[in-house]
Amino acid sequence: MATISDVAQKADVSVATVSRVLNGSSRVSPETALRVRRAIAELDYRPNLLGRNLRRTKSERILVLLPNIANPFYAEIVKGIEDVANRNGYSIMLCNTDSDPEREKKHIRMLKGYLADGAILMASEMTCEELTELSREVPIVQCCEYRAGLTISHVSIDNEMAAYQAVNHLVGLGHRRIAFIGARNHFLSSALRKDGYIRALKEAGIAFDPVYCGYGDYSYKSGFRIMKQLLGLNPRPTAVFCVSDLMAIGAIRSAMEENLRIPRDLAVCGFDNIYFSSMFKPTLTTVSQPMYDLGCTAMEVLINIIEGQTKGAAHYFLDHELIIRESTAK
Amino acid sequence: MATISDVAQKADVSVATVSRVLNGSSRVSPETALRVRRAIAELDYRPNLLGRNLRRTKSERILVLLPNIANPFYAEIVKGIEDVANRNGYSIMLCNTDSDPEREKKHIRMLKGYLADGAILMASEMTCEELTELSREVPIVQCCEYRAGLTISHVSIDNEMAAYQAVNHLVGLGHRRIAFIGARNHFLSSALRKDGYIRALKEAGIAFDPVYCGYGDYSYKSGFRIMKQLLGLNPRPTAVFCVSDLMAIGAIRSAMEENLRIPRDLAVCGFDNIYFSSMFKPTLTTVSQPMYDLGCTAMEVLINIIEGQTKGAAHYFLDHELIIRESTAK
DNA sequence: TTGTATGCGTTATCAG
DNA sequence: CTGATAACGCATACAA
Repeated sequence: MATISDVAQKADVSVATVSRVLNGSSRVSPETALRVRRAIAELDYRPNLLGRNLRRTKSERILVLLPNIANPFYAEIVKGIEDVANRNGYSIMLCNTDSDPEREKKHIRMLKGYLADGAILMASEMTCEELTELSREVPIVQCCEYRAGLTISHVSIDNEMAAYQAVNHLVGLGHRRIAFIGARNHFLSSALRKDGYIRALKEAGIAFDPVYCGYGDYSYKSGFRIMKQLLGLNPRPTAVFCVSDLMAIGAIRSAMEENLRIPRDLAVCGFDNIYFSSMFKPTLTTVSQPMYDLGCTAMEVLINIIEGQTKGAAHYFLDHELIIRESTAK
Repeated sequence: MATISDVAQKADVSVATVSRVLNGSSRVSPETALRVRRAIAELDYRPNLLGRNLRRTKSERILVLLPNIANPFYAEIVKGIEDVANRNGYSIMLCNTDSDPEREKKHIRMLKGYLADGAILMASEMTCEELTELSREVPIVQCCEYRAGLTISHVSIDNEMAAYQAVNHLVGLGHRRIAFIGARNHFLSSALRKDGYIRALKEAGIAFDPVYCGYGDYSYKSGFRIMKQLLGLNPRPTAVFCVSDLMAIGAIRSAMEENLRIPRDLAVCGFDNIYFSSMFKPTLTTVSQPMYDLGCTAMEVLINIIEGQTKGAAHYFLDHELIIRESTAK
């Protein structure tokens, strides 16, 4: 492939001049510029980004790490990230970790290897120490999922409050035996959502009963399986709050298989408001996360860090909204 | 950040020696190797990939271009690509084009700029000329969607046959007024699936009627909207074949809104077999694409091209399967 | 086994 | 306005 010196030779100028017309860094006479441009076109020359980035120590690329590309929740966030990135001259590289620490490390190596100027982490498997260390080497922002107490910027909703409101809604419908399907992981959001669940129960004078709690992995299957177990209890719950829409949909299908009617026999509330949740029948009551805005904000924060506007960590909490649909209708 | 010469200095060796222990390219005495490794650890040195890749003219990275990260169909393919890539020492960078030619071009620039060794294209917006030219500069493979007649390798199912079988299944259930919801785009698969639809009708002695055909963009919304129109026809269709599961689900919801029962009043068949199609009620009859295998095969083919095993284009057709579920039950 | 020196393709500094 | 040249960080051919 053609290099900058091929172009220089063909246009009968120095490589410096070619570089100048390429980057518009300083004035070049119109005639030489034209000659250079013509040579570029003829040779179909494209600058080698490895050379350029090496020299500039800047890639104008952002790494976005997400745990599961199959979860539509992340897709919407990514759109926000991309839009802001593109507006600011950055490209984004999506990397799927599959929640596998090894895969994540491999991608982090790209980041440390200067292939990207910074990263947005959706749900990292790294330890707090690893995260802290990484943040000292390279700009990072946590999006949605985050560790508390770290000096690393993050963007999320108020998970405790969101869960509290969702469960409160169920309480308001008259439910007393409200089950909880959470997530078996180390993420803060999981703990916070459970906290919100417990607080709503407590305020309503309902005793928290761990028997009514199950823990999955956000997937449809886990929601299905856990609901089956919860429905085996006596007395069985009359409502369930799930920390993901996919688990909520699994719970609904599980209950349907037992010939329960939704919401009459079981009220179901999800979390996220993925677009499937309004396609599904019955449509799903859920906590809507502002996914697109979460992505936009995370990217804006990251750009500020990269471009040195920000020092120290900033924490952003965006507004959520409880969307009431058929699965908890009166 | 520490560079290779920092390490060399600290370990009291030359950069060449550091490079050697890094890459195991030739023998280094155990004692010096130890010293070097210790220095690397102490400095937390990570090789700069820009420098390395520039020197090696090899990135061990693959670009994967997909039109829409929100479509779960692609998620499964990506998993196949990733698994094979990882097994062979490659990382993958996912880039979302949003079916926007400009965004796609931007990502292609990374490819041409030596940031990746090759690419898998899921549904490119490039012209045949652009594709052909690109394929001369850099290894690429088309996955699922492809252009015919190009000397560019591709992996897909037999779309015409798959559609034929799906429509044949509807014919076998006694349907005569079978609608078609296709895609309004320039993709070959769209044309082929329509061809299969027409062939099945023809063999059954049913006249093809363009009035029974609508064209969307694979999305739930477009399926919903088009089905509404088709149901306004008199006589209305008794079955519909959709070229994506999301459109099929949209069609079902549309019919439900008109108080039609599925499959009694309207039989619905989708395409792809995304995991959501079995969660939805009624469960969806659909053409299952071997998504994971499509991804694996595409990546294997690409590696062969990159590593020079293959010359010329190869075309792979993987097996599909018609999955019969509730939406077309007797 | 190890070190020296060169070049990968680019940008930026400094002269002219 | 333009050119020569020194880096950027690394890997490798060649010497020692």
